Amino acid sequence: MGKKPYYITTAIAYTSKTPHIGNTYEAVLTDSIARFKRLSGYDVFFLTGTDEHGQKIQLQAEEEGITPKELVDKIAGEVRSIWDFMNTSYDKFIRTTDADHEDIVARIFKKLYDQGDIYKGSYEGWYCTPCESFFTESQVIEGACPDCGSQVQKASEEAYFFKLSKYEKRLMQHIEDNPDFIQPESRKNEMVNNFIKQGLQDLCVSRTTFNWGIPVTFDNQHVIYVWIDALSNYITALGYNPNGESGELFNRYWPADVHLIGKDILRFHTIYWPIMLMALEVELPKKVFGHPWLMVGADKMSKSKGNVIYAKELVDHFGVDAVRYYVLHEMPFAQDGTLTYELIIARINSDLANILGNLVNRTVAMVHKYFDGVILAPSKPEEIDQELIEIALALKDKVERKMDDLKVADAMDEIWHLLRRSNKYIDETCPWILAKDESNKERLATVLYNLIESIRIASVLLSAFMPETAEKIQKQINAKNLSLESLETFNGTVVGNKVGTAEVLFVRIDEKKKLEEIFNENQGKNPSVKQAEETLDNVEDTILIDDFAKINIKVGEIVACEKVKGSDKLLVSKVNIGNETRQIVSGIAKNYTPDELIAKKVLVITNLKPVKLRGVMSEGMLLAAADEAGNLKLATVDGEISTGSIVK
RNA sequence: CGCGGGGUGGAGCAGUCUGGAAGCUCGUCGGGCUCAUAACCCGAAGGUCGUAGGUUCAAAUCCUGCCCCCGCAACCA
Repeated sequence: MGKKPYYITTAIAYTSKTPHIGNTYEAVLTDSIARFKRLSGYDVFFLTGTDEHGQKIQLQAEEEGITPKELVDKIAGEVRSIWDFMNTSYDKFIRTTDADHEDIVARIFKKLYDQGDIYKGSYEGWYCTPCESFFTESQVIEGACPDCGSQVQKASEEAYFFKLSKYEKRLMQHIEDNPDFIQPESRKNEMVNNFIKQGLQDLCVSRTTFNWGIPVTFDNQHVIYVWIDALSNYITALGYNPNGESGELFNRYWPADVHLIGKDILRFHTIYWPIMLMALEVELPKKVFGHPWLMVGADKMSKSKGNVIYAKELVDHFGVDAVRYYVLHEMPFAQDGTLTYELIIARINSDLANILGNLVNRTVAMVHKYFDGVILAPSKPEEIDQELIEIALALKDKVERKMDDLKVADAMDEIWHLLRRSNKYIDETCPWILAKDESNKERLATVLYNLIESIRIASVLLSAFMPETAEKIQKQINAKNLSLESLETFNGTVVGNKVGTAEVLFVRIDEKKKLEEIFNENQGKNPSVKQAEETLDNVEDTILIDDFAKINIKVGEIVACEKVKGSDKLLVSKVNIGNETRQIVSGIAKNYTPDELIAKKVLVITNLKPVKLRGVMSEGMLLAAADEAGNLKLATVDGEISTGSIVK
């Protein structure tokens, strides 16, 4: 029981859609740290899981005609299977629909209520009776509902609130006293300046507008809103008990060493969560790290951009460890990383196939060729060996230091530094020349021993990042000593052992061929996943005339137009379409000024479901052509025709 | 004047806090070698460190103005 505990968590994934590679990155990153800490002798507990409540899920389930539970079971299963094939070594996978989690959260809520940190208040706003919705001061347009235009009244709805303000000073103090609490540091400043210093408003922690959530035990109109539910997972997973003795796991592992989360939810983890814990009189986590995002090209991954990449696709093409390598190594510490197929192929070819794979391959091949696969003692050292040995022996400390700072990519660079040096060592010592002269046999054996030993050292450290590859390497060089301590001396390779067969670890990829293959695959992809998003985008898909007939297009005349307040892209126009005048919002402010639009004849889709954009109602859509550079030109008619004419 | 991040050789990044000869990986070009996956090793070219000022003996680094990109927020019907 001498092992030091180490508790690390990911954020729990929201079960409204399948996680993409960006979300998966978080699990892999956390996994590499967890594995490394285990290697370093810590007693690690690695928690991950899914966040499964909320209105969004309830609505989505309704749309799909299934129960929320069915939806959530399906997606949670997918999340788990992705985490599994990515080889993440989590110790527990928590779901916020787990009975014990729900029970503890309900009791946490009750406790906070009983002690006065949660109080019943009311949500004040402007209420529109026909729309049955609330609006904030800024949404309301001149006392009228932004949706339907009718008068709104000041009204309130009851809700429970959590007294954040009460703990504001204590939180500030904690952040000041623990400079490492929020990582990276730039984010810390953001949190402090943006939110805490502005003064914290009490947080609304219950909802009455939906019921897919954990009920408030003493007020069944309400369900507990996401914060208390989701954040608590970090302690409910360990068997925290708000009303008495907590479980053994909690006593052993809490407080968490690191919460690894996306930078977007840093606020919840560095403000709401610590305050919740203070209110519960539970210790705070030691560190919260908001990792950057993985971008596709220059863009954020999003369904509407159609650029979502899933871990599964990448793994099918490149293999698990190549994908793990890429996301772990190509991610800067505090800046968003980039993923493109070109880049991943480039990294695989140079770093994995050339430098790592080829090094192992040529070394093992030489042991076979010159010594029938037997590793002989390094009986004839020379001065030239020293540099290699020094780098190999320094590696463990270097990697450990980088990992302590969570600089995973830098840690991997250190390993590659040794691999590169090993390749160079082969050129320096020219084993093939030594092999020509029987009298150099001992020297040749020494060179090969040094190489095998360097590879062994690299492989042990590599196991945190690329577990399968590390294992393959260790099999090929027949490594027996795999502990971190065995990296402190340069003699962990067992003399007299036979190496395994030389197998190619990473096949070089023909970039052009692979890109074509991927392109073709994406063309033929079953559109079911994207279908909802891409109805209008995909002009190339043929449709029947009936489909076209569903769209009503009329000639309209813009009679008035102005900018939408607070938006730089939107214009709101009044458009006469013959028998009526419609209000239409369009994202064309970058290309047209309101003045030049007046009296313009335009084409209007008239039967589009109305929506509000930036709080302004839009009852149709102006047709416009857009080029790739983002230039827009409105579609119009060729010559005079009366307003309201039907386009067909 | 909503908040934040960024602009460093063709690409991706480090260096900026704690000023002191511009660094890493990839790519390109030239050479070497043949154990190995056309790989590996060596060498070279290539940068006014976004821009204009300021502080300093000295600025990628500190200060000020400006330009551009991205994210958050909002949102492209």
